Amino acid sequence: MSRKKAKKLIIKTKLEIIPTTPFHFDSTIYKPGHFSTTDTEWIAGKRWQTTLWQEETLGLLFEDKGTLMKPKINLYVFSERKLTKDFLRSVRNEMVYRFNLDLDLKEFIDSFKHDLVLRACLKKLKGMRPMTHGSLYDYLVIAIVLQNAPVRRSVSMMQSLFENYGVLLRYDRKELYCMWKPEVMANVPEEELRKLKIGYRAKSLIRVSKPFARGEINEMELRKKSPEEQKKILLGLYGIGPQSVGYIMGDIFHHWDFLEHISPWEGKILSKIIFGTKIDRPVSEKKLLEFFEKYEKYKALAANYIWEDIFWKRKTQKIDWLEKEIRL
DNA sequence: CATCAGGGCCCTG
DNA sequence: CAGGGCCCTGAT
Repeated sequence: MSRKKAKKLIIKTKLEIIPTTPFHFDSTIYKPGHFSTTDTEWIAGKRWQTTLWQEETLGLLFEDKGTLMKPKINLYVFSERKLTKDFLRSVRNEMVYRFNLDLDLKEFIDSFKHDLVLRACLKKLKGMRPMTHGSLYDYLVIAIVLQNAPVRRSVSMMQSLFENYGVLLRYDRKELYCMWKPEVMANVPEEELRKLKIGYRAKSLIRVSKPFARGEINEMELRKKSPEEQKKILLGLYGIGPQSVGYIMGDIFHHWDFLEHISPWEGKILSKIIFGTKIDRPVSEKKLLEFFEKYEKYKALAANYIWEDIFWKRKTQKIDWLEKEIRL
């Protein structure tokens, strides 16, 4: 696949964000458990991330300029043309939402800082927020390429989708792909996608893109609806089932208590960490869900802290049993 | 070489 | 509500 010519984003604007405290920059801004894609790059203290926001292809750079208790982020917005104040404000607000920079963690931390399981996680990751860098549509695309595939294959599917339908951006001496507009994907013939080795997911990708292309799903409106309504609408999308919805309810809609389902591969890992079971002898899903009951309205947030903790650990030390489970 | 499961979901009976 | 089939890939 030949590389596209990159679109240059020559206008650079600096915005400032003061997150709520405590704020842990790196564990919020970067998730080692997520598979890596070419729309983003991370080094300690910095994350580059492209985004399609209100039809505008943007390059973002988040820079850590603060501390745990005195946090500050410089958010640089790179664009092709000059942006209005209102537009920039909307970008800022959206990033505060997506990265949960206004989340109040105090109650959660106070309630569980002595919890046997969470104690260690909080010690290291206190101030971390769950985060998803992109829109609901971005997330649905990722959810679809994840399905029934080893991580490695998901990565290559995502890459060929970017190469064929994404927009290559050049900013801050980086070249990164940006998400395509839903209307692009909505009109791709299924055969064309299948040639990219997307497999049967091609149908889901196209069908999920259509209501977004037609403006029938408005993410901002959806955020205001009840969890029940959100769930119903998501499950109505072809190719989106309970597992994907479980992720979306937390990551996109910020329901920290939504934990209805733990998939087998996740169950194996959590069971080992929480109950010390052998990796191939996990406790039942039911027992895991019962365990998380004690975290009440923070069930999903607690699971997220445990999850991120193990993947951060994996970055610095080798965890043999985990390597086998992830199967890169 | 064949077989199989993998970070699910849809459809059928 | 259980179970087969689905694209493709790399592991066995």
